[in-house]
Amino acid sequence: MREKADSDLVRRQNRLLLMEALRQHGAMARVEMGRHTGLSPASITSISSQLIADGILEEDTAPHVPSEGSHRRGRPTTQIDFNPKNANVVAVKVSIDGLELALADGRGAILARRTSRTATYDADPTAFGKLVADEITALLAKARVPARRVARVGIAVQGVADSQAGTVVWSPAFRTRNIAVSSVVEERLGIPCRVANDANMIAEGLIGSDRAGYGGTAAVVFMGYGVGMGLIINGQVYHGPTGAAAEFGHMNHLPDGPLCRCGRRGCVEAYVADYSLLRWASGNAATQPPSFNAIPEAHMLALEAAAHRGEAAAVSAYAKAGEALGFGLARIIAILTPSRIVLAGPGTRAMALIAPHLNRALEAGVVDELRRNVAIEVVPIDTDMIIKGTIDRALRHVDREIFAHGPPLKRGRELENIA
Amino acid sequence: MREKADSDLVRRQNRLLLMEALRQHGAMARVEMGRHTGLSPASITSISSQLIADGILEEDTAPHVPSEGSHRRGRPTTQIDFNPKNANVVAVKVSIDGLELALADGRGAILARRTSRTATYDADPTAFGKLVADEITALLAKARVPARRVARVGIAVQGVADSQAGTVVWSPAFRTRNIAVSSVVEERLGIPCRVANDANMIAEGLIGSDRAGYGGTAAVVFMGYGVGMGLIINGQVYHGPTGAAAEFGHMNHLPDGPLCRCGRRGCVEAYVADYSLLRWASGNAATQPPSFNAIPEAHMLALEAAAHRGEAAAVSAYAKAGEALGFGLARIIAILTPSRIVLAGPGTRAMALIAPHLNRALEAGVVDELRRNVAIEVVPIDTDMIIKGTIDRALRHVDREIFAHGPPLKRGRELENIA
DNA sequence: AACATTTTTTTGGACGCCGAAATAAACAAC
DNA sequence: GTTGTTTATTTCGGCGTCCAAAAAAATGTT
Repeated sequence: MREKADSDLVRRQNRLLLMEALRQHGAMARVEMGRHTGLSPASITSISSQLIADGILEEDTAPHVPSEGSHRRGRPTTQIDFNPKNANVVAVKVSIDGLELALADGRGAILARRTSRTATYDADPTAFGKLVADEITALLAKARVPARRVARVGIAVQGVADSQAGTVVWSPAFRTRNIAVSSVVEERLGIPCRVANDANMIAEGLIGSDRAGYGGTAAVVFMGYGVGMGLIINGQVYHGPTGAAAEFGHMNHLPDGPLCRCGRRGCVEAYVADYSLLRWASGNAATQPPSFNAIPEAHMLALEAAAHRGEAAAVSAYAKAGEALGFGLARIIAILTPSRIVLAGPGTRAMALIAPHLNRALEAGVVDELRRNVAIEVVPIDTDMIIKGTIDRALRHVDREIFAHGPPLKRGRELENIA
Repeated sequence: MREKADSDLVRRQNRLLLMEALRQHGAMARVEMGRHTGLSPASITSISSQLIADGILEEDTAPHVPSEGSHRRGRPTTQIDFNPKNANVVAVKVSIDGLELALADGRGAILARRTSRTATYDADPTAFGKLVADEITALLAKARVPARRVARVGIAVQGVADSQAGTVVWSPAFRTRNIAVSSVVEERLGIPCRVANDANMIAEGLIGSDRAGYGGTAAVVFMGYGVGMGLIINGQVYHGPTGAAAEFGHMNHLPDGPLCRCGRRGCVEAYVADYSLLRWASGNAATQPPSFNAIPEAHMLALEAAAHRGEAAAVSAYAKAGEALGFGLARIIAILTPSRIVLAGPGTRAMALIAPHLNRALEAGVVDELRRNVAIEVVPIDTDMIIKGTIDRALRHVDREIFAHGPPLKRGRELENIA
């Protein structure tokens, strides 16, 4: 209801619809496209042949493999999928102890990876953009893909990212604030680049893999070294005015609570993140500053074991985390009444220790009627979900841009004469 | 990107666009419609003449009034506006001490009003739907408008409304929970009926009157007898999966805080609402149950005066309210990063007393970077805003429904022969 | 080899929008 | 008053998109 509708909008919308179906369900025949999009077979033929002519899609040339239940009569289907060579994308995940990169083709298949260990926290912030650009260059060199074949770079980072400005506003991975990234990468490589919050990318990945399951309003909480949240509102990841939304980890739980890495006191993260759990267990959390170092998984496993053995300090750390998480979620529920809350990340390993306190806090924190309509569940998430989500989002962006300025483009007039 | 696009969608969307412009800016000439919608003059002529033929719009027949700056040459414009007789709507506002009703015509002009004083809190909840239906009947009788001319009833209520189910899930105006309303009204009057939260209706009204100002993401907080919030996300009032969203008043501030009317402890309302301020001032807030009675304005004025005189209990009540409000807003900012937060309602009279504590809490509660991007302002709001917003929303619903099932409808073929 | 079945393409038509030209309804100037 | 000038609105022809129906294609079945 925002935009004026004309034949151009119809064109764009239906093409996107078709490509969206393809992203969602993978290669499919024209008939299936019809089922997914509601378009008539005639239109599907017309649209798909145009997209194939544009090099965006391609027909599966593989000789029809008679799979399992293929005892069907009639003309066999021809599968159609994205042309993998049409557009590549690069995803970069920034963590406290290094960068993780992946190059994907137009279908989202990962072609090459690269990891670099660099302590980002104390490094020169002005050099960070250059570092990312150099790492991408190295990745592309390794995969023998020229930069001009890459349509987009997506960068996922913990903390507050301003995707409009292309900066990392604040992140526990850096001492400094407002670090420019997008502009540097764009200048050096000539590839459009986007910075986003890592938890949002997980949400993006979940939507990408199961649109029906995350169709309405849902919150995805990622617990681990930090606490992140991706918010799905009406089936779309909510990015807020500047792209810096859903900072659940830095939502206050208690005024004058323990110090958080963001510099405030009493944030949810200051109770629930790995470093916070260790800090509680070590005793003097109220005054002790937060740690900015990477925490080996072994430390967390040891803490969990201690809690399971019943050691008071460890047990109480998880109790505090459960309470903070519960009240935090209660507040989210009061405001947004999501129909689903998904807990994920390494922090959920200790769910058995956390759950009772979480539930008690939820009961105390929000009216029954609202609480009863939300399903809270723990979902095991592939560590790679951030990379996958970033790739997914980048590809969908590329899809959208194809038709962004799309005038009817009178290509292929000559072809009509052939017929 | 959800719906398949075809000529029918184009038709619907452009007609809605035109009607939306008309709702927004009032009567206007065809040229202006073109400017607002981006449609060509030719299309505007075609669309508007069809809507006029359908009785949805009408040309202003008034002889062109040469207003102030009308020293323009050229053919004068003909104003077009909604046909006021096309659809009437009824708005009902439920408060603790009675009902307020208004009947509006298709342009949103109020034709008749009615107020009824009934203590709803202890009344028979099963009779409430009937009461509303009877009051509407009386209102219509007074205005001599038959029920079949009313296209929709909107009911605004404090507390949690489930607009899907058409029930008042929980409201401080009632002792009982889950009171069916819509179904009763629909059965008795045969008019589609919708229950909604009152603060959401204020937000709806604000959007209706200034779409540009509330275009992005904003939160509207209504402070008074209770504390409500309307959330505007991407220019639209967020209603959540069931229509029960943005219960800011019942978002927890502090675990184990004072008792709230919702039965929990430590809700924002239990610090900020009128009854809470009085309770703090009276001393033993921690244990004292909340009051469910209507509070005369004089009481609040007296409390404000006491605080301005520097009486410790009163001053501290406003300090507590400011802190709760500040941390509450800080949490909202962390999650949604709205670009605008609007405070409204009688509670804002005491803003001078509240503001310092609110600001201190905001600073303590959320990272600077996020806080700096939000404008917090006090906006004086007409007491009638709830009624107006409810009317507005009802009319927009009606607008949308006109084209909901709209097949091309081949009306007026014969007219072509005349030309 | 003829028929059945399913997918895909072709063909002709409908609908909605647009640009350009025509028409309408004022005001302005002589 | 008559002739322009200006602005608003309508008319007309054309374009692009989709769709339904019919045709063609490609395979299985009898």
